[in-house]
Amino acid sequence: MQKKQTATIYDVASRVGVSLATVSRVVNGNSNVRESTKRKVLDAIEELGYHPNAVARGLASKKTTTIGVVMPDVTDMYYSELARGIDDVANMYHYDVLLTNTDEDPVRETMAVNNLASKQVDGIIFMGNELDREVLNTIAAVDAPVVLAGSLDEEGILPSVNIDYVAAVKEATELLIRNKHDRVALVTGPMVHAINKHHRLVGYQAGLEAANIAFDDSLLFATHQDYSAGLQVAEKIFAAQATAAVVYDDEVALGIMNYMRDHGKSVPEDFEIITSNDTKFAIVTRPELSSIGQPKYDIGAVAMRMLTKLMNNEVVDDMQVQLPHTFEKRGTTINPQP
Amino acid sequence: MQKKQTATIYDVASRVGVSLATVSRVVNGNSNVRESTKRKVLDAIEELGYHPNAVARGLASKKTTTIGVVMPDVTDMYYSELARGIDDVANMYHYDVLLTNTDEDPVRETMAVNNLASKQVDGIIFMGNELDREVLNTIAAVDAPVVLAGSLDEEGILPSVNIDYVAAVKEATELLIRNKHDRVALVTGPMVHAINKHHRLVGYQAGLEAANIAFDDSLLFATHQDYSAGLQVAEKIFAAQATAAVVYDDEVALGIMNYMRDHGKSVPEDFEIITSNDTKFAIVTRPELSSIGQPKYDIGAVAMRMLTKLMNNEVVDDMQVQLPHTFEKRGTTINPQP
DNA sequence: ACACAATTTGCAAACGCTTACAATGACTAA
DNA sequence: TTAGTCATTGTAAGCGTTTGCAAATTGTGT
Repeated sequence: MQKKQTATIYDVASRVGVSLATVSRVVNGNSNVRESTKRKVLDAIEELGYHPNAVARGLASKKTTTIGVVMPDVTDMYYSELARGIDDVANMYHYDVLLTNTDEDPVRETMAVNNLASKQVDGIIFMGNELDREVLNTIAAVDAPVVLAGSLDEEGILPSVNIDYVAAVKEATELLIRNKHDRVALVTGPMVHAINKHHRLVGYQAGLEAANIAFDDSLLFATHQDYSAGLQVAEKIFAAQATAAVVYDDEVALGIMNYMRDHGKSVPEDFEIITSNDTKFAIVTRPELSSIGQPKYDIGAVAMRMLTKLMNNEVVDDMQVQLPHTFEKRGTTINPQP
Repeated sequence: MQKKQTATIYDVASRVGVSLATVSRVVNGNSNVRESTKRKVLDAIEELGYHPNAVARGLASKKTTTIGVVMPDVTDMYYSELARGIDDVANMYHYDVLLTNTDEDPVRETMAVNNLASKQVDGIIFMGNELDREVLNTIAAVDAPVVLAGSLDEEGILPSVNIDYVAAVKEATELLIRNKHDRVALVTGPMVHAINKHHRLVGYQAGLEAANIAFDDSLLFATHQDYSAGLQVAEKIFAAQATAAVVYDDEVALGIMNYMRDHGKSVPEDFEIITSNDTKFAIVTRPELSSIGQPKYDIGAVAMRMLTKLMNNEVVDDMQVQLPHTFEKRGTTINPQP
């Protein structure tokens, strides 16, 4: 076919009559090269259609200008919006992104990180609800900076970017309580995940406590992170006679809402819902979902920006960043009582 | 920090007392190495925690086991589901995926392809509605196979995987007509895109023609690909007195549905909708969206599989694959009249 | 015109691995 | 025993860049 043997740096060097080093210098915008030679080299590059071979570059310089992104699933709106933020600032700094889906499987997460390491990525952004000990060890063993985006490690030592989940869930819980609910359900993922146990649950309990409502663990629900899981858990929530719920995932929230409506409850009159991710899902339904507002794109973007600093050995003052969250009042909550 | 100098192939070679070549052979599962030496090498690898450096490997072998994926936006459900299919089979064949978002900007698409080329990817999967001439040239100039997924080039020469858009749209149109609509709108993207002009529109007109309904271009609408665009175009559709619509994107369809309902039309009684992508968006609303069913995951998977063959110089009998589509009858269409 | 300091260049050694090709050794058949 | 085969292993030449260091060139002040 079109098998074109791409020109090498050597070709342009001999074309111009200079050494490899000189060409390399102008290609890298490097220091001092006489203006006239630079121009000649540039011309030759143009004529030969020379494109530096990034692999060779990587070998020689030990920098690949590539970062790895490890995520549960591109198909999950929450994560894909983070990924978009990551990708945009990655491009801004001229990094490429190596993407891996793990479905939150620790084995695959470990493999992914190791794989990225052998590909010599300059840095890694990791997303996922749980940070398995082995995954943590693997990350620690990697010779490249890693930052967590929308994710937390139990000890809170890894660089990370999140919102204040405790505060956000507390506020949501309080809002619902203020609306006269005394049976507010909390729907999250498995309690083995730090983010659920140490953040969402804590926030929920804090909200309860502030209102002097006793914690009742029959109002605690753990689900998968998808629509049908929402449909399923809704039945239990219904049975538990909860009249409102704080939900950790939009698809799950939608499942719950639809179930309730299919079973004669109207939302928000009979059942109020506050979801947490504020993805596109939240605004395409009627009623629209009231949600904790997360700056998802920014979480990804800030995480990536942080990574660039780390890769550059710049000082990063705050290694555990918390971005501000909001509350998006929409149709699944009634107006707060004054 | 933990700056660990990773062991090289040389280290394990000298540890075992064999040559680089031998180690390389066992690492690559290569041909003939005596069982006993293989074992010794494997042990040494284990002890030293040796991981082959993929960059060096790439330089030496001219194969990076990395492919590039160029797509409009990870955040778009349709494309992210394709991406998932791609990623899964890529992993199956031990390829990594370099992901790039282009927002369908030809300039960025061109840059992306060139960039991937200089990173020496072994192949590229390209997604996007339009294939700008320059992008096409760039693709042709790349020394690596490229396959289109869920996308078409005007000439239909590039390897690609799609469904039969003409047939799918025709069927949808016919179904609506059969339901007594004589003013069926077609909502697509810009007509400058081949997929709209040469496929969706053609299918739509074929459907009309089969029912002897004259084509009326005031029933043709071009929009952006997002929810608010749907809300906006809905107003015009309403004004045009259409009573049904075939829509190319789920978010747009949702916008249209919500607008109609907000303006006193009930769906599907007063206005029927058939969308085209059958993403998660289609099933989380009430009513659920009737949709052309596309095997999105499979489109990605098949495209990737095809790419592996191309990268391997295997023969590919069918370079323009059309996967079967279905019709998912849900809540935005009434039961077809017998 | 001369010594000395910049400023530009070139040399050549990595970077870590793959892979022809050559070499060695062991084994087989005659 | 001897040549001929295989199976196994080693040698060394790349792959296309970057980069520390040395060499060459140019400029400056006197």
